Amino acid sequence: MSNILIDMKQVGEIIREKREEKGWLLRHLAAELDIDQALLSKIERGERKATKEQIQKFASVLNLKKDELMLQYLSENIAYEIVEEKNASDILHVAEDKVEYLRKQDKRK
Amino acid sequence: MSNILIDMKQVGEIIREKREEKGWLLRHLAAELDIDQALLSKIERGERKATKEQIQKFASVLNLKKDELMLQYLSENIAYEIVEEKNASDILHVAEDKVEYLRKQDKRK
DNA sequence: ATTGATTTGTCTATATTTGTCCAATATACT
DNA sequence: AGTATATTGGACAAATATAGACAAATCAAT
Repeated sequence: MSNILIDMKQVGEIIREKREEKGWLLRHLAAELDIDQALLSKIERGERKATKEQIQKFASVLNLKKDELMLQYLSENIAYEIVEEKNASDILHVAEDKVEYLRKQDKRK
Repeated sequence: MSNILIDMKQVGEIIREKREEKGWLLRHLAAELDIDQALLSKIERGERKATKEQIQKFASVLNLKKDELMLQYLSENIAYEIVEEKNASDILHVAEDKVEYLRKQDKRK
């Protein structure tokens, strides 16, 4: 089930919207995550990337679905990684085959 | 046009096969790339990742198609990045949408 | 057993990423 | 206008990840 509206939102925007919806200041959310508020500001504006662990915390503190936020996060990272490659979608399709293949191999061990 | 036979081969294997086909020793190919032969050995066995620049050199020194080798390299990297995620293929599909979206946005500027 | 090829393990250098601090700017209120 | 509060920008420091170098160990062939 894909959701184009959510999917095109960047992780930072999702976080900022949810934070503002709750009426929290940067420093409040930053304290919850135990990071500098300047860093949070940058994450929300997409100037810096969050870590995987931070994404988990964001989800639990902001009542966002962990899996959904992580999906956005990981796919966003990959998108930036290959957006400059002319054959980006080929790369992704081959990657998908490779994942499947790697998993089959893994099971054998 | 996908090629399941090639696609499931790891970059290291492709390189090793081509090197052996040419009858070159590790030290020969390593010298061409100006890297330690121990490092090349690791790359061929998949213990280490090559850099993007090295992939280009491999292609030109070994008469491999640059685009094709780079496709394998990049997709392999992505596959390893997410193979542990249960929803890997969702991630890749969303990433594909995001790439498209990012490109459209970029054009506007 | 010796030689040549490859692999393993470890250690260092370098690059990249992540985080903090503080100053600058923006926003809102009187 | 001035002041208080919130956010952002930029320089730096700390932490982590990656790449490379080297020596020693293993393997393969004769």
